[in-house]
Amino acid sequence: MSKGLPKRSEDYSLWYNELVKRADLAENSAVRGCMVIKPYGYSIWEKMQAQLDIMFKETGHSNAYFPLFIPKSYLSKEANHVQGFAKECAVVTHYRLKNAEDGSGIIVDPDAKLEEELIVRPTSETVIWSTYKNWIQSYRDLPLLVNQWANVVRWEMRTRLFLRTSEFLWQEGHTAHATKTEAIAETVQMLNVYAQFAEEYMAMPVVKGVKSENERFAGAEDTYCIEAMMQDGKALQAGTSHFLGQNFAKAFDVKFATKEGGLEYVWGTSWGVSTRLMGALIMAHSDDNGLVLPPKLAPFQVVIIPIYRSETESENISNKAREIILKLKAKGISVKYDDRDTQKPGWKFAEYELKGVPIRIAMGPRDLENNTLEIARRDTLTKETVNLNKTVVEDHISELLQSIQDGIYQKAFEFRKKMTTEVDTWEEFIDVLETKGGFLSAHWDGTSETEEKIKDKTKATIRCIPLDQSQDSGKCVLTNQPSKGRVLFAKAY
RNA sequence: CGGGGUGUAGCGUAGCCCGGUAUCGCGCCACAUUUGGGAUGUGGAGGUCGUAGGUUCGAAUCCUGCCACCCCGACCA
Repeated sequence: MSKGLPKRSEDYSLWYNELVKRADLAENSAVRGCMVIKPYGYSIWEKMQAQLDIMFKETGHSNAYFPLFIPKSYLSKEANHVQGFAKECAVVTHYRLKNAEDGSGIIVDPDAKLEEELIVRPTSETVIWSTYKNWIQSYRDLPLLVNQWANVVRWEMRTRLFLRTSEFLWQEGHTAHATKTEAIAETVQMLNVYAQFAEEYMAMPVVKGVKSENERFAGAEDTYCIEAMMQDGKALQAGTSHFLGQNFAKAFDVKFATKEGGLEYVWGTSWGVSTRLMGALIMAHSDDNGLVLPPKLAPFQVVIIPIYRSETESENISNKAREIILKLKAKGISVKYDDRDTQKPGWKFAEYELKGVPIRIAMGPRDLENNTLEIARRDTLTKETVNLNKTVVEDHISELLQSIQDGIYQKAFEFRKKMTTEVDTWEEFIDVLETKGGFLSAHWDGTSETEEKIKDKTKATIRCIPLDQSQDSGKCVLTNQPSKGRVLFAKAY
């Protein structure tokens, strides 16, 4: 087995899968379609969670927790909703096992059949709205702004680490409002929170937009989304925010007494991001040497690797390293000091590159002698020797981290720009899609039929109608019918 | 669920056509020399050959059933 990673340009899928495994992020579980998130990968997810949670609280939301199981009758109350999820539900039908009479092992006890089956939640709108019915009576109870961190199950046919697994971790916000305007404002606000998180923390540029009817969430009036561009030219839906209208309020009979003494259905939203963001993070920045993490989400931002021959040398370097670690920590920089003598320096260099640690500091006898450090940055793979007599190390590292955060965003931004093409004819559409990929900005006549035809012919779908869509009129790229503006097409994950 | 493929050590594999108790690499363990970009040498441990049955003196190899996984479709955050 070769030590290097497969080349990204040769086999993108293989590269991705190997990277996820080798960087200790996750692996396929023996359980069908499910994923084991390993400690290092999970610590990145925890960083994401922590930051998102702060942003949710800042926008007035509180966390709560609702049941894993949904009675079948709940799920079927909103017609579109059940239709959208029916084909991918795990269902609990029994509540007991017993020993087989022929001694062949444990079997499901046929006498323990549930009267009403329970669905393992594919999303929680239905359980939550059935609860909201009891929580909301008056306009004084509104708005209700709740988020839940949970796992959900969608029985997908084909799975892919982080991007599509049968079970995944996510957060789902579910809010209820007195007016349509307020609910739409909430939907847009949370879309902006997601976009800000993606760009500022994940260093991943996203397009904010609205889904076409075909791609809309089952049960929503409107689905807003953020779409990101991966390094193979495919699009990834990174987060969604839904304006639910009064659909769930009507399905679950959630009404409130207005100030004026009337009785009205409440307006709802729901919004979510999942461990899929991990996949996005990996695919947005990584290279042939492994993961590249934005400093703001790296489990540790700096790793220090001592290089020594003797015990004495090791001690001297450790002493010096401790000073530097204290200085860095005082600046709020997270550091790992790896003085394991079970692995050699070269091995560690490669290992931390694979794991995407933004900055590596090497300290050896030579550095001790000259009062220097070797500092390597992961994103550019460049090394420099800094003299501690001339440089304030904590300031330097701090600036470097910011520069890495900005640098990888900029790189991803340039890439997306390069991979976004305006096309005006069907020939161009096909050609660009086949040879280049990426986002195709094209006119569309606004009908589901046309979108469906394009999907059948090319596998490309409308990723979104950008919020900043220019209102220039034109002709649909397929049908030549009039169009109100360009939308983004792409092949998607 | 349709079409194709694969199951051999922790991982990746050779052997199968043509039957004789399993090959190589990585990893693991021990010792020595090494340590500024995934060290080298020597020795060592590790196997119900997916599973059940059949053919045979003898099966990883031939035959049959079953199971699992992967790839391509349909489905999808």
